[in-house]
Parts: sequence; structure tokens; C-alpha cells
Amino acid sequence: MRVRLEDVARATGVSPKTVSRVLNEESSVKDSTRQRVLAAMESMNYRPSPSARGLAGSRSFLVAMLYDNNNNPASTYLAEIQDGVLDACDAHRYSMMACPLRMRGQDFIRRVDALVSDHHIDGVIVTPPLTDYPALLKRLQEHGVPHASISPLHREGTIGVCMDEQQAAKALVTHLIELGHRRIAHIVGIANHGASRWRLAGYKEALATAGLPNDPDYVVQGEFTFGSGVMAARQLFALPVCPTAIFAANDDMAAGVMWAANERGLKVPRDLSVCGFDDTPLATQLWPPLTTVRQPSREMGKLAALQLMEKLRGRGTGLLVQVPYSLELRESTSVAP
Amino acid sequence: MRVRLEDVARATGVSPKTVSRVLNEESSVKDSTRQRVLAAMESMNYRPSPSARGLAGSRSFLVAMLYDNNNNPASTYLAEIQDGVLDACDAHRYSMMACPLRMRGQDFIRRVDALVSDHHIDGVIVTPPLTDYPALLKRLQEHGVPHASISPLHREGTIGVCMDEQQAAKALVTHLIELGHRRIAHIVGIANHGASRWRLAGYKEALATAGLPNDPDYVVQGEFTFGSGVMAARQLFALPVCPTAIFAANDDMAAGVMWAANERGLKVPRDLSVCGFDDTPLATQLWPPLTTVRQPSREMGKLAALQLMEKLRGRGTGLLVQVPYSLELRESTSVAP
DNA sequence: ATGAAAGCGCTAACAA
DNA sequence: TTGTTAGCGCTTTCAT
Repeated sequence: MRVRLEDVARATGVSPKTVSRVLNEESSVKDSTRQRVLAAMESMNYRPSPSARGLAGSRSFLVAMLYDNNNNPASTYLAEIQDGVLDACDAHRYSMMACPLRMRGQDFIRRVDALVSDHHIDGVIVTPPLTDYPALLKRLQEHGVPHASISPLHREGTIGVCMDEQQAAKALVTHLIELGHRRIAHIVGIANHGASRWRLAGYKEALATAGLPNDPDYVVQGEFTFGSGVMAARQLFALPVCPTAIFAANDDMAAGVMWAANERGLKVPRDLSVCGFDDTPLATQLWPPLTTVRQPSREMGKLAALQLMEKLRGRGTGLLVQVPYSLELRESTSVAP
Repeated sequence: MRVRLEDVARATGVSPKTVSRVLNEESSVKDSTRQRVLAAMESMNYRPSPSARGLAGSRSFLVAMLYDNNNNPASTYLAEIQDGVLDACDAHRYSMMACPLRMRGQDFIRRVDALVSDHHIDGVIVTPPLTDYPALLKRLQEHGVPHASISPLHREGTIGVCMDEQQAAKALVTHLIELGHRRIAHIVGIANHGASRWRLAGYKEALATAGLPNDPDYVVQGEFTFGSGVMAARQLFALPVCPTAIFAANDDMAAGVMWAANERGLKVPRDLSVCGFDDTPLATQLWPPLTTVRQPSREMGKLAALQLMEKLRGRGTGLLVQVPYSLELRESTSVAP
């Protein structure tokens, strides 16, 4: 029926343990033996049983991707990350489970415990904003489960992937300044999210570098949603002196700004330049297309998973790798009126 | 260390097998015994090991959600479905694995084989357009793995969830007719997808019912993407007599239509009414907000998973349940010019 | 309605 | 470098 490790052993004329060693890429196997075993595995189409491996051993070859179910970033972002993680899993014969976590209350603790003790999860991919929930990270550490983070706020001792978002935001705002804008507003994302902090910092840095004043009226709080972008924009439009450009901390809010501009009869980019961050599909589907910063989300998911596996396989400790951003200059920004 | 089934047995004063029976909800256990066992499980915080169950038994309590990785519907749609599936899994102590399938070539056969024989997957949730790939369904059947489908084209003998998309499309187009439109165009989705067929059929039915002619020039092929919506709209605008309303088979293409309208200087809805299908977040983020049909995607994912589990638990055979649609009438449609 | 024994397919700890 | 033995925690027979 099913081809077992023992069958491979018999066919090769070695002990089951040796086959196990080959399977687990242990070094203490003579090369010729390894080749024979691998050949037999291949020809017999042997596939190890994850259940048996999980039961007998300490590893499950399962990783979990954790995401916040309340405070969700755009679902397209998560979907891309997930695809990237799956790419990496595929390549290294790991399987992935998707695990939305409701972070209200202590429910998530039980969920994490269940994951770890039930499924023997080998490691975890943590997506924003979970990357900076101390209670979660602490629990993972208590279980001794390694994790890789995507765009973590606190980077010391963390493995995974990040992008220089502050630099990207600065470049974007600098572009606005070069277009002649002097009254540039910023809509901040959810407070304490790394993304919000970096993008705000980049905005301030660009203004400071250009010697422009940092008018507190021009910094409005949002919460990464389309609706909050609309509200924030209305607030800015109500100011005695309107900004000529608005940098929203993500594309959804930027879309909200453009919506509010339409509502008010402002023509983008003639009367108002707008830009966002993330380069979601939405960015090119708006009219006019949105100037934004491209994040290679899928690649980031893949890289984070690779770092995790690097650590799991004990080949190294894993790194925090940095991916490049790119400015997508489109029609929603132009010279200041 | 870990609480095992045996520990629960000892604490309750019964044999391990009896605890196993309780765990698996077998009927042949005296009610008082069952209560005592359940109480002990609870108080000892017993959690069965999926690995051990998978290894010893025939079930894994794992379901896989399959989706097409090339021919992806909007990722927000899949993400919502996935959340719904996870809701149901949570409630019934199943776990879920997400499995993108590359359907080019025969690669997917190997992937499915691997899933089934490696992980002993108990059942599968199939999302469009996978619901109607005969080779995939055949393979699942050969493995004896039950599946539940979301919006399958062929409904006989299928369990899962569906919506009366034709009726919904008819209602939408009828609404346009009531607004006075007589020249109504339709942009079709990818050929052979159930969604494309039903929506087209609903469009035709509405025209026929109203006694309007079915002008073939007004039916243009798209492929569910924003870009294809733009192209299709340009094609329609180039017609000697332009339509006054366009019904795109999904929101992404409708967004493309609005983009093309902007490009051409047409004002929506003054010069042109536009409507879509799905009610993705995009619909309310466009200017003007898009008239569309709401699909309760998350609920659909949940219901499909519930039907699957119904079948897995042998309580019944599972059904194909129908969910209601709702028309979301917004500002992108108005009276004919 | 309940229990005893065997074993699922693999790895751990030890041996050789 | 390779093999032996004993389990991992549960479910399956088959008994009672």
C-alpha cells in the first residue's frame, strides 16, 4: 500500500535508521550510501508521513503564519505575503497553516498554545502588527518556537525581513517638495504600528531636510482604512490654509483622500497632489493612478519564511534581510498649484 | 509533561479506549461515563495529538483549502473565503491548510497526491474556478477525499455553497432598465467560469424580459481584471452608438470601466452608468461609489466548510446550500441621459 | 457498554 | 559510519 521508510531500507539493503538519517540530511552518512538511498526513495516514490515524523520526533515540518484578525492590514497585502510564504515552504518541503489570531483578551494565548502543543509547529511567521505584541512574542519564546517577522518595529535579535520605510517615505515627500509643494500634509496610520512611525518619521525628515516648517495641523491621525482617509482629508480641507499635497500612510487612506477631494470638487492632481504607500492593486485602479511606494510583499513573505527555515534547519541563525523599495510616480502627483 | 489520553483514562478510572470513544463522539458510551470523561478532559486541559491521531487512525482533522494560483479571483475574495473556512474549522476543532495550486500542466496532480497521502487530508474546500476542473475533481474522487465547493458550475451531486448569481445579475440589469437605460452593455468574465456564465445569462434574461434587443456588439469579452475592463470599455466607447450603461461581470472590471470613462472625459453616472458584481472593498472606494451585488464571501466559506464537516462526521451527506445576494445601489448608476 | 493487545511510521538513545 | 531497541499517543482489531 503505502511506501514506508522501512521499505526503502529493505530495497537499499541498509537499516531504517540510515534511511532516516538521509531523510533528515544528517551529515554522518557515507556519500555512496546516501546516493543509493536517495535513488531508492525517488524510484519508489517514497513520501515520509508527517504524522509519524511529528509523533516520533521533535519536528513537524509545519510552520504557521499568524495574522491579526481584528486589526487587519489590507487583505491583499496578507494574501501576497501568504503566497510568498507558501513559495518558500514548497521549496523546502514544509507545510503551512494559516492562523488568524483574535488579539482581544487572552484568547490568543490559548490559540498559540494549541498550535504549538497540538501540531508541534516548528516555527512561526509573524505579520504586522503582530510583530510587536510583546505578549505574543513572549509566549512563543516560552514555548521555544522560533519566529520570523515581517517588518518588525523592534529589530534587535529579530530575524525576518524589513524595508527601509522611513527612507522610502522621505524620498516620496522629497519628490513632492521638488514638485514645488510647500504645504504638505501627512495622514498617520494606527498609532504604534511600525509602519505608521517610520512613514511619519520619513515625512518629518524630508521636511526638515528641505528646511520646511513642521506644522502640527498638517499631521492628522488616521487608522489605515479608507474611511479614516476620508475623515482625515475633510479635516485638512477645513483648515484655513489648505495643503497642496497629502501623503497618506497607506494606499487605502490615499484612496479616501481622493474620494474626499472628489466630494469637495477638488481636482487631483491639479488642485491637490495625493500619494500613498504600499502599491496595492488599488493604486493603479484609481483615477488618476496613485503615486506610491512599492513594497515587494510576496518576496517579503518568501524571504521571511526562508530565514525561518534557515534557523530551523540549524544551518545558521537566520538574518533580518532588507528588501529595496521603489517609488512609483504616477499621475496623482504633479507640480504645486 | 503532556496530558495524554491515558492520563485522562486513569483519572476517570476507565480504559484508554473508552476515552478514545468519547473523544470521537461514538455512540456506544454510557452517558454518565461520557460526562465524567468529558469533565476530566476539561479539567486536565487535555488536547489530543493530531499526529498520533493521524498516524493511528484514518482521520487527520485537517482540511485543505484549494485555490488556483494562476487564474486567481480577486485576492480579497479568497481572503474572505479563507477566513470563513477558518471560522468553521475553529468551531469544529479542525485545522486548515491553504494550498495554492498551479494548474498549468499536471503539477497539481502531484500536489494533491502529496496532500492526501502525506497529510491524510480529510476533506477539501474547492474555490472557483477550481470547482469545475474535471481532472482535479476526478483525482480527489480517486483518493476518496470528499470536497465541498464554493459556487460550483455543475451542481449535481456537489455539496458546498452557491448563490443565485443569474437572478442577481438579472435584478441588477433590470434596475438599469427601470432607470430608463435601453442600450446596456455587458463585459463578460473569463469564459467557462461559472460566474461569467451566470452573470451573462442574467443580463440576457433581463433584456429579454424587458423586450429589449440583444445587440452582440454590446457584449464584450473581459477576463475579470481591471485592465481587461479598461480595454473592454474602450472597445464599447468606440462603437458608433455608445451604450448608456455598462454592467461588468465583477467589480475590478467595473473599476476599469470607470477608469476608461475618466480617460475619455465621460462623467459617471451623468453620461454613463456603471455597475459591477461582488461588492469588494473597491466598490465603495471608487468615486462615485459602485452599484454592485453583494456576495457574502466569508459566510460562504464558513457554510461550505460546515457542509464538508457534516459529511466528514458522517452525520449526513452535506448539502449545497444557497445564500442570498443583495443589491447595493450606489451612485455609479442613475437615470439614462 | 467496556477493555486488552497490537501497531500506525517514524525517530531517540544507545550500541557497535 | 551504521544498526538495534524502544517508544511517541493514539486507534484499531478483537474480546468480554
